[in-house]
Amino acid sequence: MNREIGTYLRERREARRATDPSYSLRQLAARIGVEPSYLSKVERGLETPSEEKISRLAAELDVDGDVLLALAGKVSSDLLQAIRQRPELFGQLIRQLADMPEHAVLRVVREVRDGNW
Amino acid sequence: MNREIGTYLRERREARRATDPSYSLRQLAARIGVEPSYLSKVERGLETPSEEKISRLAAELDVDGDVLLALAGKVSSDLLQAIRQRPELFGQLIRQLADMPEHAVLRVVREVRDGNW
DNA sequence: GATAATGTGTACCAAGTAGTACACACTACA
DNA sequence: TGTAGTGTGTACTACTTGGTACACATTATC
Repeated sequence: MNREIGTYLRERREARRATDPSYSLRQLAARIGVEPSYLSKVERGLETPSEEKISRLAAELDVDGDVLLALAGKVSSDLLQAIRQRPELFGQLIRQLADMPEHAVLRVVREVRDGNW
Repeated sequence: MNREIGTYLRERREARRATDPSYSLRQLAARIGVEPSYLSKVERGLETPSEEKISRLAAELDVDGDVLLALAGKVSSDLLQAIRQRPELFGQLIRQLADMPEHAVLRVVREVRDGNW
């Protein structure tokens, strides 16, 4: 399973490798703390790594952690914790925003960031 | 594990039972589709039910599904799916709101619900 | 042309999840 | 007083998750 994160990881790694030879599968595997054969399977979509390994991969490949987690079908545990703290509030909010167009969601994010709430 | 959802479920069930004898542990277990011994363990915090069983319990006991899931340390799978659709957007938004006071979050929820976004 | 480094195939595994199945003891009540 | 219903203890299990360990064949390097 998880074709998506696999091919994406491989692309990013190969891109890095073009300028930095330390981005071989084996060396990257060593840096994030897994066996080479395991990372190989991950890149071919045969395994899905844990949140911890995904975060390390994101840092190493310089991509957004939430995006990489999403490609693996997961959601960051700190987001989950935040939601569990106020279940009905976040439940409502997310369900409302889920059906809204991209620009609307973006606007909410900005208003919350900039505004004096 | 999961003391919280257990005692909460038992309280709700006993409350219902006061007026409706069909809310015995055994009969409720039968309605939601689990073995009585299993529901017994759930109510005593020795097991954590799946999302599906939790939803059925919520419907049967007339409580909010997201709240019950939160007590079990879980988050509804449709919320997860919505987040995975726009990982960085929802990531930002939730992390921002997580550190804000209750009334601020509530205001955002209302504005989104009522407003013309 | 040996040596090193690379990606992959196969086999295996420990812990966690979400339960079932059944016997047991207690209470209710007709 | 028997029988129906209630909650619980014990044992077991199939499936999933997140990997390790090691051998192997291929490619690059010196």
